[in-house]
Amino acid sequence: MLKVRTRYAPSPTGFMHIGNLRTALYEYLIAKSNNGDFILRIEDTDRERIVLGAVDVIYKTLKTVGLKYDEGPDIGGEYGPYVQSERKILYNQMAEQLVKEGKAYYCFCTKERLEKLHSKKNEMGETFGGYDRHCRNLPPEEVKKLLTAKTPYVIRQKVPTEGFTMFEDAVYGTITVKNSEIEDQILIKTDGYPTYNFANVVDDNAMQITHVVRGSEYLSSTPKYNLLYEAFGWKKPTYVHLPLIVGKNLDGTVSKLSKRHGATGFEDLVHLGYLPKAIINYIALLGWSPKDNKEIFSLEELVKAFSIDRICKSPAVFDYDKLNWFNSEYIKALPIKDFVELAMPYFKSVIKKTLNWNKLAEILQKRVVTLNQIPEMVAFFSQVPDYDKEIFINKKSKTTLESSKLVLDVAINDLSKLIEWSYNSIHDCLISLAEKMRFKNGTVMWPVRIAISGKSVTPGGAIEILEILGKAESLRRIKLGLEKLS
RNA sequence: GGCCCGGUGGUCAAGCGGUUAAGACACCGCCCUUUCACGGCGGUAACACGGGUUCGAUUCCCGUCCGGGUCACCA
Repeated sequence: MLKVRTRYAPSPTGFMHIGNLRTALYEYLIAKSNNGDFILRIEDTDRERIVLGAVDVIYKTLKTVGLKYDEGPDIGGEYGPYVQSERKILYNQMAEQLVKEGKAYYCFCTKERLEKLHSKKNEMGETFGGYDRHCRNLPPEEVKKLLTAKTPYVIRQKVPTEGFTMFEDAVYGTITVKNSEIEDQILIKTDGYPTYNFANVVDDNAMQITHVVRGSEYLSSTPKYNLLYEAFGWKKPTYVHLPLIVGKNLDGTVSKLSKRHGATGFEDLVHLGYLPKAIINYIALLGWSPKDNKEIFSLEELVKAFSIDRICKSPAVFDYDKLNWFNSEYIKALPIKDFVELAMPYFKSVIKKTLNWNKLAEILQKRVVTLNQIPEMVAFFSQVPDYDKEIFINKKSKTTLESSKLVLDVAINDLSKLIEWSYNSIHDCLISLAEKMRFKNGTVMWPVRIAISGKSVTPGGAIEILEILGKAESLRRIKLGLEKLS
């Protein structure tokens, strides 16, 4: 059997979009679950849209998510070069071959003429039928003349005007399109570069790609590809079209995920505090589901579980709630050492002094959803925020302004007598304080926590915060709280 | 508008002729608890509609409606 080979073929025109990443992921999974090869190819045939540094973003992203490719521009391989601009001659040769065989032709139509063609059709209320094939049957002498006069031209494929083209998609099944719907597509542009469609087919064939995996937005243009394979007499690949990832618009409708929907670039999500592994896990499940109900998957586990036949057809809405859940699960599963390392920059952005970072991380880890919410959660360790004394009142803990005042007063006294400042000693001190005053624990803990944090919601309870804050600072803050109540 | 594809709770989704129509996220409630959270338990909520086929349709076929994609010298 033929070795499975898939390719991720992005164009370096910007940042790594989450939809593209998902395509890359599935390509990787299809290859690896079949012991195949995963190839990276850069499609830079649109010279005007190239963005500097975009290729590095691609390398970097694939690396951080662990999609290791077997062949690619930076690591080479048997089928190189892996950058299309470096294969320019090949496309021209192939196109010329088609011209010689009478399957393609030179077209000298100007852009102006084509534009006029479009607008004219629209005015007449007709459906857009594409290029009118004006140059398809130019007399050979005419072509020669125009060529020697260096008239700019493109090369177009002669597409049959009758009949139909059908193909089998591994996800969507049999798809049939009338050839009359397909225009004579451009193979080589005026600047000598190939169009995406053409370069794609030539390279997929040359690189022996067995599975062409891409978003379902290409579904309707796939017949064009097949016409090319047929013109060359090449073996067609297996097509695997993926359901689109869509986003909710403000008006409630959905459309292809894009910048309109907020952060949808991989980098954006990382900046927002999402873990790459969580992102990968989440998007793996957007359009595919395992046989069992498992949800948490490492990349290795995905490779084991993945199969093309469980890819679904309907588009999936990108849901931050679910991503949040995955992210918090991944954060909780992190070894504390790793979490401290990840959280440190966020700690330091708001806390200038040194604290017991490990202890802080411990109480934080369970409740952080995205890393970028850490600063706001821990800022009070640096400085007590302005707070309203009303938050000392809590029904469930049975606290009032009066009880709080009482408790803080005694707490300062008892706590200041502590010689050892540890979780246990603080715990025992406050619990016995509650017993002594005949209060329930919450009635004591609540006001203490408010005084030392200035917040009604904090990571960790009173004891944990006291311990991290240290004795001196804790007492200072409780005194401040007491003043507020007096 | 033409063509292509899709349509199970708010979201991701299982299901592939007979099920009390899974599970997860979100939401709500209860419990635990020194707060929020975590954890545990429970709950609300879905087969777009109309025709067939069939003893029986969420599952198969057709139509309608709705949604999306695509119609470039962009990929």
